[in-house]
Amino acid sequence: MKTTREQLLDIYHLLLDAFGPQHWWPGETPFEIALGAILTQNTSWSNVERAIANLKAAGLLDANRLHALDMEQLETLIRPAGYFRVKAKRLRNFTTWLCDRYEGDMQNLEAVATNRLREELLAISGIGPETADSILLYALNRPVFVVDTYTARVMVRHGLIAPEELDYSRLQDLFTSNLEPDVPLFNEFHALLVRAGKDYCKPRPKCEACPLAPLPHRIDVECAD
DNA sequence: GACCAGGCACATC
DNA sequence: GATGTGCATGGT
Repeated sequence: MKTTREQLLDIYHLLLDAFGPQHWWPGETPFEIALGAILTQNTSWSNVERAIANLKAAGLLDANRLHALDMEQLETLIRPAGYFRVKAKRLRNFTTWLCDRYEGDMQNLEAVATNRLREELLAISGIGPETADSILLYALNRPVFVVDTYTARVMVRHGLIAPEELDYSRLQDLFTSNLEPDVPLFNEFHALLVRAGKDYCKPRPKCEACPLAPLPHRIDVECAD
């Protein structure tokens, strides 16, 4: 019987061999990555790209400038990303925090300890655990494992966690307690799980061609969130 | 036309 | 504490 760590590493290597490096996060600056993390909530990345392109074309990939924009214009620019009224507020909440406490400069976050930063992010309305952890890992290079619905589906299907045990922190703990805190590993692993989820582990999965098909695999388990 | 997408806050019981 | 619902665009 393999250990949990060995099972996780099997999954990681099968996905990496099949898909190759995913080069996450798409985004050029920490601030752009943070905006993307909020905009992609329950939304496909292709829609988020349009919204970010609009912000970029308007020269607004800067916290202080974005913070000064009026809400109606912000809503219009991010409209393609969906939930545009909610997300405009969430972006505003984020820039308020960043501008008021850190002069609108993501570099000023480097001096803050990861746990403290996570708590501050979670205190912002509209930033939940996945968004906070995405910002920590992908924008700020902190060794925090990001989990999402795809991660949940893959882990349930391969029996690493029971469906009734599913909650964010337990799922996250499955990775962090079995793997060394390694930013490049956490980055690639999460991106690969999303890729596998997009291609194969959907609500109605297509498991036959999935790179993980050779592993112990429970087709009878509901591929739930 | 139905389903799905890299969540989260809030209401209600 | 658990469960249900609103939020919205765009691709398949």
